[in-house]
This record gives sequence, structure tokens and C-alpha cells, in this order.
Amino acid sequence: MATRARPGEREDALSRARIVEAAIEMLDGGNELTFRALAAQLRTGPGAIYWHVANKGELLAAAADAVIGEPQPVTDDPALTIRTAALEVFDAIDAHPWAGEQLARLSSQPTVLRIFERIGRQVQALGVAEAEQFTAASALLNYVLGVAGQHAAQARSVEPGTRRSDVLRAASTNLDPDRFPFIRDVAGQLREHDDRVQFLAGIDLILEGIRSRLPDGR
Amino acid sequence: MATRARPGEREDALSRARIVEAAIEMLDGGNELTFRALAAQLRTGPGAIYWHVANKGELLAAAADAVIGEPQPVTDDPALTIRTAALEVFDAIDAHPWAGEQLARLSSQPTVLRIFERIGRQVQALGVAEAEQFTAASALLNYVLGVAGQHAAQARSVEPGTRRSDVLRAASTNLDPDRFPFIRDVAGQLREHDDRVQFLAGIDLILEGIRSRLPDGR
DNA sequence: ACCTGAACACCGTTCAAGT
DNA sequence: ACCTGAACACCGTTCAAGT
Repeated sequence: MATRARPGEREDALSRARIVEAAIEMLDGGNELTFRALAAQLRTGPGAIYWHVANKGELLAAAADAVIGEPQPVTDDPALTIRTAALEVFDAIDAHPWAGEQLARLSSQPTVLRIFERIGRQVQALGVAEAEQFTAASALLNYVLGVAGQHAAQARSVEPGTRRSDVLRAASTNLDPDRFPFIRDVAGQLREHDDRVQFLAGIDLILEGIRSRLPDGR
Repeated sequence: MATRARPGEREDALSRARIVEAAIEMLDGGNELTFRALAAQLRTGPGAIYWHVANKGELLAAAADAVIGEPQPVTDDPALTIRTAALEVFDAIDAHPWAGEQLARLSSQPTVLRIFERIGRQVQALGVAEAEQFTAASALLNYVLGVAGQHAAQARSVEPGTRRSDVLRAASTNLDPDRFPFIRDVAGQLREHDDRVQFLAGIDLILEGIRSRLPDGR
């Protein structure tokens, strides 16, 4: 049996890490995650995976968690750190849209809590009053998760690389302009648009809301 | 055959409206939407449904759309209208968490575009500069969709009626306090918390960010 | 302890056949 | 035009049996 073993690639035993890695590869390839296909890829039976992973949901969560990554070091500018953290998440879901879908449908899972923690600490560093910290951090988190979900939805429905503004412009063409005047207007304005820049603009807007409530100025 | 026909309830022919209605009933009951179960409920075969609905995704989208509802009349206070519109969405996803999941994973679908349009028009009415309108409306929309997804995720994983703050407090107990100091802090502060009030506080925070950029003062 | 793969209990969807 | 329901091509998950 000619198993094409690439040089330096030992035929490791099955492990949670290898399973998650193979799952990520599969999802990144645009394929649906299936225990049968995954087992075939790992040259084993579907039952073997269940020794290392409880079920499909856990595997998807683990794959998303692996792809979101560990936090970057903080800077001494809390707002900058928040922007950086948010962009990290954006870049991760941009590279792995399926992870964006997971993020949006996971609640209080380690991955989301880690993002929340990271944002929350910087909210504290900004000097937000105790009573407002939860609101501020939640607003940022929910915005990020909302974008994650929309980004994933788009990746599913259009060709990769299509910008949100293009989708919106296309959608607005099919819309009754009398019922959707705003979308018509705004779609026209959106000539040059970068989803990443747009995402950051939203973060900055929320940060401005947070700042305007700060006890002392800035 | 004793079909228990309630008085005044004619045994209508199958229709898209009846199918969507039955689907909503099924989802509200906490059951998974299945073509077989739905067909049984409608006393027909699964194939019959396909004459009126293209596939499961379309049916879920139609059910979510039906449940989000038509916009309320606008007031002459744009901020108030935005708050009202946001609360309408929150109340709908609170009553039908499965619809929240759909919202979060649908992009540029009529339902989401309708919410976006509603928000966007009020953003214009607030006097936001043209170049900022898309950012402002997107920030609000993505926040709403993020909450929708989280709310749905929670409804799936805990008993109905559990508040986000309780989930967070429970989660924080299992968390390493050294790695999650913020969540630990904030979970402690969250004694009396209403998810609906909390949701609105986030909307107000973003609105404040929008206002702080207004050309003229308020 | 870990792996195998057949088997179980489902799915969404199609389609020939009916009315 | 609309409905029926068997059939197709899958799923996730379990579990007896192996090593």
C-alpha cells in the first residue's frame, strides 16, 4: 500500500490535536466537516474520533478556538490594544469564516470568554467606571460577534473575497427603492470600501461612546 | 377517521403561510425543525412541503422573517425610534431564540436588510454626516445581531429564562481567576441585571458615540 | 488504552406516480 | 396544479469486537 509519507512526517498516533488540525484543514478547504470524511483523512474509522472528542459540536468549538489564537501582548494604550485585539479576531474570521459562524453561535464558551476578558481588561484600563464596564465591554464584544456572524454568512453565500459593500450594492439593486431609501443611498456612497477598515471604524465609534462617558476627560 | 377539527377551523389546503406557521410553532416548542415532523403535523408527506418552499434554509429564513415583524411607526425623536426598533428585535429574539440564531447567520437577507434600513433612516434623521452613516448604522446593526446570536446560544445551552449575568457568574466560577480577572470582577458586580436593560444600555452607548461625532451639538 | 467499522436511528431532498 | 410517500444519499453517534 503506497502511503505517500512525506519526508519528516511521522505517521503519528491519533490525538485530539491531530484531529482538530485535520478538521481545520477540511473547513478551510470549504468542505463541510463530516466525521466520515475526517476519519478517512486520518485513515481510521469514525468511531476512533469519539475517543478523543465528545461530539461534533465540541470539535467545531475546538477548531474555532485554535484558529482565534492567543492574545497579543498589551500596549500601554488601552484603546490601541482593544483595536488590535478586535483586528486579530477579524483577521482570524476573515481567514476562517467558519470560525466566525462558531463564534456567533457560541455563548460563554472559553473562546468568547477569552475575547471578552481581553476587551474587558482594556476597558478597565481606559478608566471606565465600574458600573459601566460590563456595558462597555459587552457592546464591543457583541459588535465583534455580530460582524463575525455576518462575515461568515457572506462567505457562505458569495464567492470568496467579495466585499460587503459590493454585496450590499447588488442587494440594493433588487430592492424596492421606495421601501429601502437608506440602503439605496448608502450603497451608492460605498465606492471604495474595505471591510477591515469598516470593521475598525465601528470599533472606534463604540470607543468614542465609551470615552464620552469617562469621568475625567480622556 | 376522527380528525379532531376544532370549531371554526377549516381544514385548509397546504400553503406557504400554513407551512411557515407550523414551522414557527414547532421551533417555539423547542423542537428541531424537521421536514418529516412538519409533514406529519400538516398531515401530508415531506415532499408536499417542497412544492411551496425551496428548502429548509428558506423555510427557516421565512419563519424568522415572520417573527421579527413589521416596523413600528417612527416618532419624531430618531434616537427613540432606534431604541424602539432595537427593542422590538430584542423582544422577538427573546420570545423566539431560534430566530436570533437565524438573524446572526443570515447576511443581506430581507429580514436583516429591513432592520438595517430602519436603523439607517433614523441615523440619517439624527444628522450624521453622509460619510459616517454606513459606519453608524452598521455598528448598531452588528451589535443587535451579535446579541441575537449570543441570546440564541444561551437559550440552547441553559434553561429558559436564565439571565446572561447568571450564566456569566456561573462560568466565572469555573474560570482561573488569574487568567480572567475582568470577568471575575464584573460577574461579582452583576447583582441585579436585566438582559433587556443591558441590551438597551449597549444601544445607548453606541448612540452616544454617534452623537459625539455630530457636526453640530445634538 | 485505544482503534475499527458495521449498525442504528435518523436526516434533507428527489421523483415517479397519483389526483 | 398540487400532493403522496417510497427511495436515495447521506448524516452523527454507538458499541461489540478487536489489538
